[in-house]
Amino acid sequence: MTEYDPRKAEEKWQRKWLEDKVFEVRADDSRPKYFANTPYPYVNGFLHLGQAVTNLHPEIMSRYKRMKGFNVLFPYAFHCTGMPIVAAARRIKEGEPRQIELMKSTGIPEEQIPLFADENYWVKYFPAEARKDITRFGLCTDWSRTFITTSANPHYDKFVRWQFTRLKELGYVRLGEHPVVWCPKDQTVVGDHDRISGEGETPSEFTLLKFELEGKYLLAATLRPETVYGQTNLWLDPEVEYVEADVDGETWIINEQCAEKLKEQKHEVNIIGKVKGREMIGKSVIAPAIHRPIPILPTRFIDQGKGTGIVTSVPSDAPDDWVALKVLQEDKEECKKYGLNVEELRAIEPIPIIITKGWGPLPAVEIVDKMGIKSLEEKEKLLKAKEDVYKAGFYDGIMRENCDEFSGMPVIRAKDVIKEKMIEEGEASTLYEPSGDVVCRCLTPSIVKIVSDQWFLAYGDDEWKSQVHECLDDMTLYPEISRKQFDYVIDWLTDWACTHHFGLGTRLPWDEKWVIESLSDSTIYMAYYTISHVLQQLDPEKITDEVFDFLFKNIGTSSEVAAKTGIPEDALVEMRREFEYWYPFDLRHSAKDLIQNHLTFALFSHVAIFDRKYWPRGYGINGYITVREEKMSKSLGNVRTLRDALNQLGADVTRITLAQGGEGLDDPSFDPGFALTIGRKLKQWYSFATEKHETREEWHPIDSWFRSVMNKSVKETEEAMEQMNHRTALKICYFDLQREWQWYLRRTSNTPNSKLLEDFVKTETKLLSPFVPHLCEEIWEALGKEGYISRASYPESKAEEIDRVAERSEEFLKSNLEDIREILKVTKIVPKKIVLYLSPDWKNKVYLWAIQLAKSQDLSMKTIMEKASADDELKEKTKVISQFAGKVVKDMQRMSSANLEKFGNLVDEKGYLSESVELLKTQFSCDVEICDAEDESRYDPKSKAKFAMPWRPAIFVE
RNA sequence: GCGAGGGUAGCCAAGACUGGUCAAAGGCGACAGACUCAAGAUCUGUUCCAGAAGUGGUCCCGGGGUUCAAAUCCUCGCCCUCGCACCA
Repeated sequence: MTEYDPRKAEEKWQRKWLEDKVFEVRADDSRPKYFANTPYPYVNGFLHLGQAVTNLHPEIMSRYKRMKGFNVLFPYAFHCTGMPIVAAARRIKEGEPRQIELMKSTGIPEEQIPLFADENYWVKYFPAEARKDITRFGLCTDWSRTFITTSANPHYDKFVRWQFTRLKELGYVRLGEHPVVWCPKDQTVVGDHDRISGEGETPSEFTLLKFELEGKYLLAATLRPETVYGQTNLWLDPEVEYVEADVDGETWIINEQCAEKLKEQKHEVNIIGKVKGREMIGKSVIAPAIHRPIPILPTRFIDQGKGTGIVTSVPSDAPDDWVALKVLQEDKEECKKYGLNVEELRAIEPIPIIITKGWGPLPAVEIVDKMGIKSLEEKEKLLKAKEDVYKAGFYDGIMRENCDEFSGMPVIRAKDVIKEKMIEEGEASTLYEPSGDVVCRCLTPSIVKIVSDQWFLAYGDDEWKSQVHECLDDMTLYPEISRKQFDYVIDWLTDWACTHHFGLGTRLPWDEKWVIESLSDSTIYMAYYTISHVLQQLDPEKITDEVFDFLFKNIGTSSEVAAKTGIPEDALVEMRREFEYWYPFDLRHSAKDLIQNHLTFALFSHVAIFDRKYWPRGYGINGYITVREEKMSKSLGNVRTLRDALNQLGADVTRITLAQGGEGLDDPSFDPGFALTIGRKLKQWYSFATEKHETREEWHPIDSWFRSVMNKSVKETEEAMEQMNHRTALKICYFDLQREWQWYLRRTSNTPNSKLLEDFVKTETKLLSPFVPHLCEEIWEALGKEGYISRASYPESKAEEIDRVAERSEEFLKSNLEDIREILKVTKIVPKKIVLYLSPDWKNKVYLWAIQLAKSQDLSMKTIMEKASADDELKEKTKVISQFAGKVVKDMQRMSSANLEKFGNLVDEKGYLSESVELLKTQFSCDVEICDAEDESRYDPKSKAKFAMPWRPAIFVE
């Protein structure tokens, strides 16, 4: 017996596939094509299991389709565009310990780490490493078409430039304004990867309220403009020196930081003076919207880093304001210090403005009481209180009768309308702040800048959207259930900022100071795969827009373009042929996080640039991988690389473990325990498939049964494969079919029919080969088969070999076994003798009548007894018949039509059981007798025989 | 809050669209038996409760409903996951 060595076999077949160019494919009009692909990975590290599982599904599909006779293209490339690599390289250069530690932990030798200070090194290193891993994973990749992105690949660079030029001509690339998180010191955008803290924070919009004071305005920032109707006072920090600034022609009083921010947000700002907070305490200002005078009161709890340093006070709905007010009202000394009139101050009461289900008129007062908050020092409690009140008020609240024309309006709507109105009337403005504190790598707190010459892809364009919907409507989605999500995203998308100042990538053709952003340069590159093997060999200088116009839009002729560009005409013809043959792609498969950006962006670009016949045909989606029930993520520190898995388990085991981890949108789980078991089972399959077995030539009824089961299995596997339900497919073609085979072996006393054995080994190996191709190639070779199993034809289910009678008969036998076992278990009898009494003919007759009647919905005691008394043979026994019929009628009434069909076809119970009596004897190690229930000579000491009925012989055990 | 997907036995997970052989597939784990000097592997069986006869009881997040019949359909509620973007 030869032991299967996965390591050796996997290397061997990967080498042979490469040498024989098994997966290197070219256009071939004599064969139907299938083009599958998967988003190229971003190469700032080694591939992890999440990417592996995402790549594996289209890989399995590709192998399956190849066996179904398709010419299959499954290419692979690498994404280098964007900021993370640049940022990481910079960190290495600066010797940042965290980054260096990260590199070490992924397995980069320490002495090599300095090389990564150069961003170009990443772009060389990781694609090469990823390619090794992908090859070792056994993917059927056509490497002749691989490439990297960015200007480091001048050919691809030309392609992206063409794409953007065309999009701009179509009017889909537009100039606009856009708020970004910005470092005032570095004067740059602060991307997530450039932050010390504040990852994920984005610009959010505050309303700036104007409070008039002697012809000048004090400005207060708020996120809840709708609460202006509840304003009772204004808060100032007496110790802070505010500035007077000329802003767009008005005089504003704000803090200095705010003045700086406003300068970046399209305001004309000139500081003209300073004013101490203390000087303004006690004065009255006219509040916006309500146009009432309210007093300026002191507090020390204003975060000067946010907003203007001045805060409006709404004690009814803002817990902070209520607590601050209460504290001040009770602090006589503080009042004295600022010369405040205590009586007037104490007269200030919160004003109810929002009606919220489940809350009283003053939610802030209510929650502060409930939580027992006494001071502004209790920051955590206040935060929670604020959150609760805000959530309830914002989503469920309705504006009270004292809110002008907004009375009765839901808060969720009123917020925007009130804001708009105040801005319109010159009572308010806007200010952007990061949604949370963001600190740039240079340690400067970030602000928000409004960039005004930002380029956008106009994904908000309604006409464009409707075309994308049309495209989606014609696509196949795996699983179909993801369609709603796509439709939602298409509608929800707005214009996308598609250029950046920094990062790797392609420069915007008409404005070279911009680099095309990384999600925007990767929307139609699947078309690039069709031509890259030829294009990448050309002189990039010669690749002009006309070339792509010709290849993808069929503009001009090959000779014209050749003459104009100096590119050999046959290369152009070849590329055009490849594109026409392969495009559109049939399947693009990705994890679900790309639904709301990349996958949908790709649809937009396709409908804009390509003719309808080249629009995408199919998308596949999978969930996020979990390892031991934990979501795999950097923050959990449980990221497993593909390389580790391959080293530990080998390719086939990694593949099958991932494939059976889950399907559809569910998060697949990587189960190391399963990996261990399946590894042994696969070796066993190799041994079984390649060893000699004792067989026989003659054909037995049980052979028909297994052949039938196998055919059904092939059919069902195929159905699951077509739906990309790989887990289901594996269950059917491997776990279930193997179990059936075990049963078959028992039924044949380990002597299978030789032809059937051969057929089973061949079929099972083929069915498994998309999942574990190396093992299957090795078996294929050991069996002496020609060529590669990767190119062999998929098994076909033969309708004429499906034998329902054989299957029903075997089921009948199995149910007898189960019944006997059950009896033995309950009675704890160790059997010496088992007797099976078969249903008499008259019961069969009545049973079948009942089924007929049930099918025609006409079954009742009455109808069935009428039939019995009309029957010559049965009319004598109406008494026993009525007893039996009572039970039958009850059973049948709750039978599904499928079961009526199934049980309506009786099998030859006696014949089948008699043939199988040896099995029963060995199974229970005792004597087994089969007789007719009404045979006079039967052995029936406990009078069990009378319980016999069709499908359920009576059983006696002693 | 909005959008999407979910909640099934010790765990993972089918079933739900199309109600009925559904006490509910399969995998993992656990237990028992066979094989073995032994362990492992493998094979066989058991794995909601009760049971000396193939049965009965309870059951699919919780409440209510429709139906001869509900894990499945309707309704109300609770809970979980993901997304809500300017970027990989």
